[in-house]
Amino acid sequence: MSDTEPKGPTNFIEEIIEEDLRTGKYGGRVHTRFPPEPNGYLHIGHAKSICLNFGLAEKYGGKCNLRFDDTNPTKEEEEYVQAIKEDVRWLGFDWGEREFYASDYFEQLYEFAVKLIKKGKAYVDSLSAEEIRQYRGTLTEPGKESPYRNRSVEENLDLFERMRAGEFPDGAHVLRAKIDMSSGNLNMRDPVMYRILHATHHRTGDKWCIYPMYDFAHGQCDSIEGITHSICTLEFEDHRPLYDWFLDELEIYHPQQIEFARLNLSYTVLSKRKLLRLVNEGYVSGWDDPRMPTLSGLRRRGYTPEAIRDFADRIGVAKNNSVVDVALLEHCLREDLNRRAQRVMAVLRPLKVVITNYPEGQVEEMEAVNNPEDASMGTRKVPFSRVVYIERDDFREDPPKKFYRLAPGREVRLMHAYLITCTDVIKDENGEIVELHCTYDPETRGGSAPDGRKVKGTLHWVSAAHALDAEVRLYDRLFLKPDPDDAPEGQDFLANLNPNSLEVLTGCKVEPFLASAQPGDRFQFLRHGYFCKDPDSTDEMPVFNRAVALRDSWAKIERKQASS
RNA sequence: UGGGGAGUCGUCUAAUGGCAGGACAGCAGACUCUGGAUCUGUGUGUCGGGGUUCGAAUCCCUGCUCCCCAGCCA
Repeated sequence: MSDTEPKGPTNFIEEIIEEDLRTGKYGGRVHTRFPPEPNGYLHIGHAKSICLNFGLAEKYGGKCNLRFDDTNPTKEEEEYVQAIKEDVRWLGFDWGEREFYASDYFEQLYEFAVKLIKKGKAYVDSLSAEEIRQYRGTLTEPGKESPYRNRSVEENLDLFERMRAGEFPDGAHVLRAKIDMSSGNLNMRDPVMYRILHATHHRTGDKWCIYPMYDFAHGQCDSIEGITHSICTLEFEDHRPLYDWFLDELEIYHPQQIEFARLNLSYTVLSKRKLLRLVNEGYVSGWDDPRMPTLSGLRRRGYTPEAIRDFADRIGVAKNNSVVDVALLEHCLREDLNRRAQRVMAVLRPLKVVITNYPEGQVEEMEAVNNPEDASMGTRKVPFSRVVYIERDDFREDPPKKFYRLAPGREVRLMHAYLITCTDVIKDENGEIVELHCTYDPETRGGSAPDGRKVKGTLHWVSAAHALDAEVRLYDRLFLKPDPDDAPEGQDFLANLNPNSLEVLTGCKVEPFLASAQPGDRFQFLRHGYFCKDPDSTDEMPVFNRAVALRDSWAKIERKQASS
């Protein structure tokens, strides 16, 4: 990292902030906020927003609040609040004492509403929901004014007070801003500010039976908290005139709303509605299914917060609608774990190998490096004996071109151990290969030959007598198409689910080192990929999730050979 | 003639009137006790058409395409 390079703005939001800093618009302050609604779990798209908001505060020496946008008691739950806090913390961000809730400000918001009523800028409407919709007009035709629009200030005050007091059933009245029913911007056609909801709120209980709408809450919350830059996604661009209108009419501190493009990821769905369907309809095991793009899913899969933050940095921030290739996310994880993950040998589809000239009963402790990228991680001992398991894929009776691995009569290296040569192939009555006989060269201990001869192939292995059994879960993309919504006429994204997104392997053989692994620990299984120990593990049966596979150039060659 | 926003390699993103650059993906090669990692090489990309200018991705005009908005959701 070079300190001599001037940092400078890296996206349009930083440009705005630096301009504001130059002109002293907010007295040199930068104060952002991350405002989730506690009605679902956070996903990788939220991570982009979290990294942006907290990252900006960090970069400019400001603050970032965590604020729960809890203005709809019918959808929000405490469970989500806890999960969201855990996820933000896990990502590596700290909101200090600044944990706020829109519901903290309900009283203040009520006073703001009263102020607008007194100014003649808000009124109680008694039209039904259906009537309000009709009066709103359409995208191309102006709306018309409600017959209740010109109620007196006194009547509005009285009605609004009685709404709060609980005198009316849900839907009987709403409080609306008096703006312009003919505006081209539908949000300005007398938007609803308050609705009656006789529902128990997860924090305020039954204290309130009227709740503010998002538009009447968000900007005022920003104002109360002294937010300088209120960053949200593109679909709120149309709301900005309303955001500004409320603040101006209320004559209170006025933050600025800035919109950026939300994250879209190939082969992935990120809408709460769709994620909820995947969970509720059982296509995945839960919000934290390792195939889910939720932060809890990614965490269980084996993703690191560092990889996700690096990803957020790399995708940038702009106003273009875009779809980021999920391969970039995978790349970020590989890059992080390559640097940090403990290497270990694991045989996923075992094939027994008897080394016929190795002394029966002998065990040697072979020294293996823990991470060739980081010598400080040291070495470990791996037991070697007469019977070992290798990967079934690492042997071919009739090897194709460019196959460097084991075949009859061929010599390969067992990593960190010996060079072995295949002498016999043992089959069962069905012709199925059940066992290989090999000989080893005692002169090659550690894996290199004193005569300098080279072998093309290096295999991982596990000593049969010392192996631990394990279950391994191989995950693949949840959807078959880059755009899961690209479904045949009359079908939806579920039509594009990948039927092979999870493959469960049992009877896997892993090296004894893994006995001490804890759920959440991540490893590189040599030549396979990065794996994370799953909380489903028991003492008898550890379970490992594949977070991401290693790049596999043999698979690529094989595919090419198959297609030509 | 409803309103708002956006168009740069396959994908994402830089450039702020002065050499269109980076990352991912792909392809080719080198190296390797992980067919990993690493390294090297590799690009017919500025939505179209006009204009201003010595010079335009950038400024002007014009056309086209895409996205968002009609919850008492956020």
